[in-house]
Amino acid sequence: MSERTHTCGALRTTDMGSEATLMGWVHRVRDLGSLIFVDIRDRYGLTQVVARDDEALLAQTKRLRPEYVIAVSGTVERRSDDTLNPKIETGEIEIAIRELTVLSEARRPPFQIADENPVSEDLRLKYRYLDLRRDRMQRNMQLRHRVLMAARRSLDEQGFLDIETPVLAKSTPEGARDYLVPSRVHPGEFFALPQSPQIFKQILMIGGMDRYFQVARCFRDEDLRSDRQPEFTQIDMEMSFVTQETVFAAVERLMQAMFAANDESIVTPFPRLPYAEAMDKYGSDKPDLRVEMAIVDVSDVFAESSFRVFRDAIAGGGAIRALVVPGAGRYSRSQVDKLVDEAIELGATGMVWARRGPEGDVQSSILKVAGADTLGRLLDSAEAGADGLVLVAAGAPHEASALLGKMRLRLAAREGLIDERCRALTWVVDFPMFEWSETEGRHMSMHHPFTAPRDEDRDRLDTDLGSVRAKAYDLVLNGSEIGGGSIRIHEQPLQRRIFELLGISDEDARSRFGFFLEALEYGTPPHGGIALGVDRIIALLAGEPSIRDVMAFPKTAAAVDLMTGAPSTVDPHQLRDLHLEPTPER
RNA sequence: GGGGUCGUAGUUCAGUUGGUUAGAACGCCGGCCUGUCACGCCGGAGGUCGCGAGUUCGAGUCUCGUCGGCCCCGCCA
Repeated sequence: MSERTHTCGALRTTDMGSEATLMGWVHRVRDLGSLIFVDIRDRYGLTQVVARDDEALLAQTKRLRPEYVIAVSGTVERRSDDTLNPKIETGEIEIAIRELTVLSEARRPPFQIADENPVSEDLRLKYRYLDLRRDRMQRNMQLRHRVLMAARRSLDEQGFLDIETPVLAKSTPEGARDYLVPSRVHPGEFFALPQSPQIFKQILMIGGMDRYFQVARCFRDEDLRSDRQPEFTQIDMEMSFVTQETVFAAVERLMQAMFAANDESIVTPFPRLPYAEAMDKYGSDKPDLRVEMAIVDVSDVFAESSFRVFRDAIAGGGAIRALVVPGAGRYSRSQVDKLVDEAIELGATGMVWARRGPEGDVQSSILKVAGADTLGRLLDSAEAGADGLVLVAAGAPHEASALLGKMRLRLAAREGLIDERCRALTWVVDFPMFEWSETEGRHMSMHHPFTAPRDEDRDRLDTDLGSVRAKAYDLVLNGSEIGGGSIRIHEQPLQRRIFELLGISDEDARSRFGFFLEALEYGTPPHGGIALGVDRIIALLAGEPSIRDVMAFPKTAAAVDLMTGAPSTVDPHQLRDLHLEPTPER
């Protein structure tokens, strides 16, 4: 067998007259009797080859079926002007086959490769090797490669060292459920697959590596979503002797490089939005800022109003918040009522609306009880305009905003206010250090327990935990959290104090990460970093709704690999080696 | 753990108030065709209606259970 001379996307008119050998998959056969066209496909493209004039060759070509792997040799010919195909890169040439070899036959595929029609996802996953041949996955895998290579180049240029950390690791404190790996050598003991290389990267800073990155696989044994898989990839970074601003600058430069790999340019620096403001104005810590539609506080309007429900809510420490939906002022009464139903489905006890009618008159679900004056002031204060619908929610400030935040996302999409090409990148900063956990009955770290508090909030660690802000930040793209990080604690006493506040006992802390506390005592540089969700970023760049479509071998929502059948039962001998016993079937 | 939704030919789907032989398109197989490129034309094969019970004279259709895909809530520092 002769060597491949070109890929299926390579030949041009400049190759005219030369001999070429292509290898690839039979994409499509067009059999015209004594003239047969075959499209041969590989990762690089599609080339039309043609069999004619030779009875034996025609007979052989007739036997080709979709997805056979073939080698064809022949002369590159320029197509006549009336048979050019502008739809493919190689459309000005074709190969007149002299020799055809079937390298491998193929069973009839369970779905058509040469077809962009949708195929159910379970079939795609079971036959992933066939799905990967299709244009969509070819494009996505190539995009993923380009983006990751650009990221590695950018980080290398910025002085980061690519360092690998263990996959067989120690269970991290708090956080998600771990995937555990039993130790054969140490009966009853387990490794944990890392949820992130958090402690290792901080120890690399203590180890003087100054700037570290890793394209790291992370594992979390939690339920899946379209943007969550049990194993996923992060660009994990850590930097020494830096402030938050230095981390931001490095990440912004990195993000620019990654977007450039998809021929997109983005503006830096990214805007910064304090957490509290995000929660108030957008009802979310990951606001989609492709559309403004900010939620406003209108408590003032109702503080003295005749509408008791709102007056009481304010008196009880709550707030009245309003969202203007541009264009929704022309909704029919029943459409507006449906919005109220939607709000109730989202868990609201109710939702009030108001707008101006065609004559400038005030219309509202509470017109009679609140009065036209108050509602007129509401419409002015919220800047509803002529065709804006104002939705109003009452309750605890964050809850009122959270409800309107959900309505904001739905209605912005429904009203076509979101530009799909827009890339809204934002830093959300000043996260709270702690949040109260009802289930645990104690404060938990909002980010993780190694996060440093803001200097000016530090003295409130003793008095008012809930108000302490952290040097923690998230990176948000189009309403999706694509990264999160913080400046870490580099002083051992403070770290010890934080564990104490989190209700982690000295003994507990020592046994779980005493090694880390000890490391902090040997000269720790101030440091901080971030982890970026590679799968999510690439899915957004590719315009894919699920990260599964930018991963070669993802798992289903039930955390199963449909192709390999993992997870599966194992041989009893393996269990015995690992000192495990099967539990009785339930 | 909870909720929603889908499961019919190889694939994507349609299938009316429960009623005779379950359809379409694409694909597949065969035939014809020397300029196609989603080739065209003619013909053909192909179904455990996810699985199991139940209701009924009769179930793709209704009920219950179960399995699987997807989406969401909880969960995910």
